[in-house]
Amino acid sequence: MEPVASCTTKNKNNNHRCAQCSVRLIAFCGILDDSDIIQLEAISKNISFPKGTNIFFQGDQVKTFFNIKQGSIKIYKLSHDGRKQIVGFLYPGDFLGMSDQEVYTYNAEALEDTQLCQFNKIVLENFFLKFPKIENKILNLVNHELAVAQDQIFLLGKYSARERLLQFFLNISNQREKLGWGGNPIRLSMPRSDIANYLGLTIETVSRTLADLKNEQIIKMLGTQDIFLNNKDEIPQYLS
Amino acid sequence: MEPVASCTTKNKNNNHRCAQCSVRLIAFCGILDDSDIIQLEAISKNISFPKGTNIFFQGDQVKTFFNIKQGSIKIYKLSHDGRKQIVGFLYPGDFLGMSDQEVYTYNAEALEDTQLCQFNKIVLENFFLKFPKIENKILNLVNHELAVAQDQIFLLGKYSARERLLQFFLNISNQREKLGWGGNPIRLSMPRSDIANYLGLTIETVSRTLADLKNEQIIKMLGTQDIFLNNKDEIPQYLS
DNA sequence: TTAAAACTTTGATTTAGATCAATTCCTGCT
DNA sequence: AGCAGGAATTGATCTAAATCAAAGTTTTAA
Repeated sequence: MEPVASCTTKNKNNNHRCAQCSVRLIAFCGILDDSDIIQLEAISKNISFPKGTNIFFQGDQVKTFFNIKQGSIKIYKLSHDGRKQIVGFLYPGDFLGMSDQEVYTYNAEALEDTQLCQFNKIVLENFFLKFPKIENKILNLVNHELAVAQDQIFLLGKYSARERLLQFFLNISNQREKLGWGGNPIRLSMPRSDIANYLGLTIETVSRTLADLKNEQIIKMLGTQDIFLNNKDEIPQYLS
Repeated sequence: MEPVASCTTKNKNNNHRCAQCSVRLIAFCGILDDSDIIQLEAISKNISFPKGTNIFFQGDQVKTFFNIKQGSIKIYKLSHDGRKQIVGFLYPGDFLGMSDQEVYTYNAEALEDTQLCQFNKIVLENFFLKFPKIENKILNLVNHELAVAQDQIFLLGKYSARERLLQFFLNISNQREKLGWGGNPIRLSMPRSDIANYLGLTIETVSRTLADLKNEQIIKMLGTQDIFLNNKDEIPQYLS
């Protein structure tokens, strides 16, 4: 197993950063106690991606895994003829970069200035042998991603435009609560075009449906990015 | 960890059945060598489900995991108002029953008479501690399921009815080849209503689109269940 | 500060696939 | 063999969302 120098570099300005990390409770590293996490820190590295930059591309060799510390990311697939489909949005605490192949099966791009914790694939896989709990925790996370993807299949197969948007808002709200942030209002960190693409709709339909939801007092918009759910508890009824 | 008697029962009529099992090469158990697989055999049990029977329900406590040995299964979710969405079809070698929660997040039903290999959840999880390679192999399988789900999201978000059907046929063909069976013709083990539901279409659209594909000589139908892909290599072009 | 570019909204029209409605075709069963 | 009853096909019509089109609005950067 070849060591990869750049990825075993410790960030000298932030000793014990893992112990105090804001996403530790929800990310895979949360399974390690304070004494063990120092060893994980030694094989991890901080890295930033400005808004709009690509973290990796579909087809690239998988050499690195990431934990999201701050910001948000879209992952999307391209077909041969250039059609694009966003298959997920990822948030702090999410694990990024695993694949069932030797190459990444989707593109990853920062939606806002984003901070990641980076691991060399081989080094982290060797670490699994020492701390099998980590691999088990990652299996949990991947099972969760699969459940989220299956929910999205339901949404695309059976929900109307209005239901898709409301479900999307609930998902973001719940995601925020999981991170210990307020679940209302929510901030849309992606443009309308990404929302439309993710939900299998067009920009125009998203815009019109938002206008309807505003008229019916189901949501309030604060600018174009922030949405207040007027009665979050009643939204599941609209999803019937 | 409570032992569950029924699931530690060895099938007396089939000693060394694991060593000779037809799906061993692709299922998670394939990671074990002949001497170790005997131990897995000791905690596994054969079980059959006739066509149309439920293997488990959404919301049931997860007590059992399964390997599919023979047959095929549909997994589907129900919304509160009774809408149904098939989120996947599973085939021999697939691992069934893992969840990110304490309960199953979908229903599983046999599409034809189906043979499964059953494991008690707790017993198998303890087995992981002894053979961490198994957990790693299952992580691979779950990552593959996730990749398949993301492909389905692309299909539902971007493909036309015709493209959905052609992609579906290619998927079945490739699945069959993976099992060492012929990739052409293929057999549709599910009714039109399940195909339509899975692809986010109606029965009528599936039927009409099949008629078009027949007229254009892209496929030939042998009865209602068997389909010959006239030129499998050229089908990816229709997916553009 | 202003102009350009990018993003968002709103309106008019079109359309792929859904829905409604008959047949027709299997397949198992007596 | 005949005959139910589900499964599949085919036809007519409708509709939710797409597409085409034109303003507004916000952001960026000079």
